[in-house]
Amino acid sequence: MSSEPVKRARGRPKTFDRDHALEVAMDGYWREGIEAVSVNEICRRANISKPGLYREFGGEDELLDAALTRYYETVLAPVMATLTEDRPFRQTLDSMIEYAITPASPESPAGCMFAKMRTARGRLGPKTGEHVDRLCDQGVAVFTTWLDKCAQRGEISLPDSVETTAGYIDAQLNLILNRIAAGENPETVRKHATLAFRILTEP
Amino acid sequence: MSSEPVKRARGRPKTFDRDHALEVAMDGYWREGIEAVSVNEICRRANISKPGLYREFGGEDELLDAALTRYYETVLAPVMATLTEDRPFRQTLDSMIEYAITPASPESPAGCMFAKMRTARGRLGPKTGEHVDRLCDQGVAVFTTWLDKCAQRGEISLPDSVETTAGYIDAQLNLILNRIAAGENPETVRKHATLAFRILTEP
DNA sequence: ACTGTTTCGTACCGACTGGTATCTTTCTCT
DNA sequence: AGAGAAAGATACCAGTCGGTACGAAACAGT
Repeated sequence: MSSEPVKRARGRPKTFDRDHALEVAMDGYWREGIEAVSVNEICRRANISKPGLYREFGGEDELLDAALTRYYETVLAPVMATLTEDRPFRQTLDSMIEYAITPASPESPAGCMFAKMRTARGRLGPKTGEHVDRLCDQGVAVFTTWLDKCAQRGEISLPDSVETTAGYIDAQLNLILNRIAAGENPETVRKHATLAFRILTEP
Repeated sequence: MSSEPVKRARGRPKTFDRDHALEVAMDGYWREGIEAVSVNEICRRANISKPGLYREFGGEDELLDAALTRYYETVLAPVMATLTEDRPFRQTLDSMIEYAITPASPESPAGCMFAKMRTARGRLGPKTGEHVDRLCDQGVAVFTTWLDKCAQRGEISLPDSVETTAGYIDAQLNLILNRIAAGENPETVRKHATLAFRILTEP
């Protein structure tokens, strides 16, 4: 498709590593929480000048927005995709709980950056805030179709309307993620999760 | 007991209204969240000089601690006391949910200041932090004896150990309070609460 | 070599934070 | 009246925040 336009741009070549900056920002927000990491701190950690970061992203709101986009692509989307794989309900649910409680890899932060953004919703900028809202709606929608399918296959008997049940699952998963992020005992959280989801697996 | 020692203190008479300051602080923390209200802002709202506040409380940590003490005495303790009244389980549970979802009075803030302190636990000072921990333990203990009694009367069949179930109730109530504080639809939250507590009321 | 273009980063901005030094005011006791 | 004690509040501290003005630097085209 492209004729390899190696033609360099006009001015001084860009050295700003957008991906690295985003990586550092996402890691900070994820690990320590949105409000606990400042723009200054991200610049320090990424060894980046502040005007450089502002030139690239525009402001804190846009940086958060970009970090959320990245988080969605690398973490959220793959997990949500497992809900469309038509595996048995229990199996899917159990693996979701397992995934929420156990960090994907030892060095990856506990909890979920998106969940932290939801709890900090009120203090986010307009762009990030609306982005979070959209992802929330999307999440519930995915849960809804998942439940619908499982109910049609007779694997579960919904304790309430599909929408309400989907919202319930969403809220409970969020709770789990935030408790894990807060450093609570994973086994305790798992027990409570089992109790919360029992209404789905026992008629 | 006292011989009415009207004897005034040595220096300039104190005009600092501790109760008013605490009232303003508690209202701010409750309504807007702990991290969203600064010491400066409290001084502004209460029409108080900053050194005055620092002379009275010592620092932000101690102010939060005092606000929590006040919140416990005026809000938390009365609610917890209803758990020792030996009313039917369902009745007690329903009134707790109702109380969590509906503000006590129209002008009182939504949600629960204590719940907000729990979610902000990591960013609290040492005194307030440990105070929160103590109240958490105490809360679970109260839930435990409450469940024990109800189980002995045969009103409920515990879905797990008393401790786990008490912890579960604690976590779910906290979730409800934080969702209400976040401005979520009360009816949605109520439906989800009903689902979460169904395992307690249906065998 | 020069011009125009783009990115670079230092060094700053005003606002705010939690906290205090300091001087004044108002009292009691001698 | 004077001394000592306690509380009053202004005006400040260093540090951080999100954000930017601006000159130096590094390139392409001429």
